[in-house]
Amino acid sequence: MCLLLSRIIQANGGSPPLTYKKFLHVLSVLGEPEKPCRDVSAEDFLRCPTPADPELAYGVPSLADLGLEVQSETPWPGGETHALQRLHTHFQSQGWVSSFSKPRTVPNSLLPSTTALSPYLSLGCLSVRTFYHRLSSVYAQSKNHSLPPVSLQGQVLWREFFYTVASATPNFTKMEGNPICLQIHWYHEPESLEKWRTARTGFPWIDAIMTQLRQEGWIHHLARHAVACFLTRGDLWISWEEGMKVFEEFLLDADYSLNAGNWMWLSASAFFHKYTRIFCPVRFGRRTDPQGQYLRKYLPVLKNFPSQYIYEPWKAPKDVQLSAGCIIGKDYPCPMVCHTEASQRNLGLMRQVRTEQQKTAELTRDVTDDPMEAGLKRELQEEEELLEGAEPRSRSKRLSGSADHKSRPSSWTLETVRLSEDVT
DNA sequence: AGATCCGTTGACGGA
DNA sequence: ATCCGTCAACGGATC
Repeated sequence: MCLLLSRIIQANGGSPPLTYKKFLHVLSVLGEPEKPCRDVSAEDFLRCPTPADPELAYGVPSLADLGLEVQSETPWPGGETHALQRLHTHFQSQGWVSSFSKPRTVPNSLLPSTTALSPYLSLGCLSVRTFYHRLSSVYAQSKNHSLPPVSLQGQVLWREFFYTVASATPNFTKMEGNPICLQIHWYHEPESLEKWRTARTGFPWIDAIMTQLRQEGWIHHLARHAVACFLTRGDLWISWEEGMKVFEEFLLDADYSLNAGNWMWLSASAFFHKYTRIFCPVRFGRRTDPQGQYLRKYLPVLKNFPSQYIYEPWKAPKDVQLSAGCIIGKDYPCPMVCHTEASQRNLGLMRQVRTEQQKTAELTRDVTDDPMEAGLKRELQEEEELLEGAEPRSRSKRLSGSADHKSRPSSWTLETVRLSEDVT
């Protein structure tokens, strides 16, 4: 794997490809990944049953020993046997595998609408090569199949994409000192962060997702989008690093590279730039689950609300709240922000950050031409900003001399890395 | 250099 | 239900 990442980077001219398309191009030059040394079948694993008492057999401490609450049921029983069974179940439906298109899967179905193999991949229960080559054999039998980025194969290539970039980017899980990350002066608001973290934002769609995350350790990718956008550029304007840490804590599939990469993506800090596309915490979930079954499952306090109000229960008249047995502001929190106002304000902040970044980039370019003149320009610009009286909190931090992403700092090195060992 | 292309998954309204 | 065009508030990569 390490070898592969460095080969990709080498084939791309010494730096990691920063777009998925470019990444795919490099892969097409390098050819297919190796097969696993032996293709293990589900039957093989049926011959290797788990001992009746694993604790006794392996001396593994129980959850209770570790002081953790024992949950009677988990949707994610561990081990390769379960992983291969899950793989097998999904791959039985050739049509589903071949026509898979990620954006069309549903974030709030009661059972995962995707393979949900990520915990098994990230914990090493399932070999990604096994997955890849099983998939190839299904593709080989079908007349036509979907393609990256939306296809099932595309999903696992996203994983490799983020591994590649992460392996060659300093400070990949941080904003500061991260040359591909937009530098933003996020708000420091621990109380707001805590409301988001503990599913008390007052937006049922957001709180249900955060509840599923905390209870079960897995949420659909689009659900991750919803809560990530809400925390960062959409509503709360809190750093993606904070969200990343919470995901790291609760996600069974938490992965160094993918977690950071996707948080940068969603916060429009890197990879993704159409920051005007903001998820609405009311409408986004309602689109695919108008009855709010998902909300009723994870937020039982709201389960008796009529569908009309369940995504925005604060709009329900008092008598509706009474008969639903849930008073907003008492039994369930009021929305912590006005989404329309917050998202508009944040849109403005984001535009400001990018305008400033451009200015800084121009100045940096000037420095190479004529340092004296550029210095003067910089002074003038700073004066101008002072006169404008920009609100300090909303001003982006200056990139310390490396605003132009093309001119990377000299400390930029290709660490070819033990990362992939950490995460697979 | 400047135009052009295009990107995994928005929201909305209409067919 | 699902598909599609529009909106227009984008930026980077590419030629």
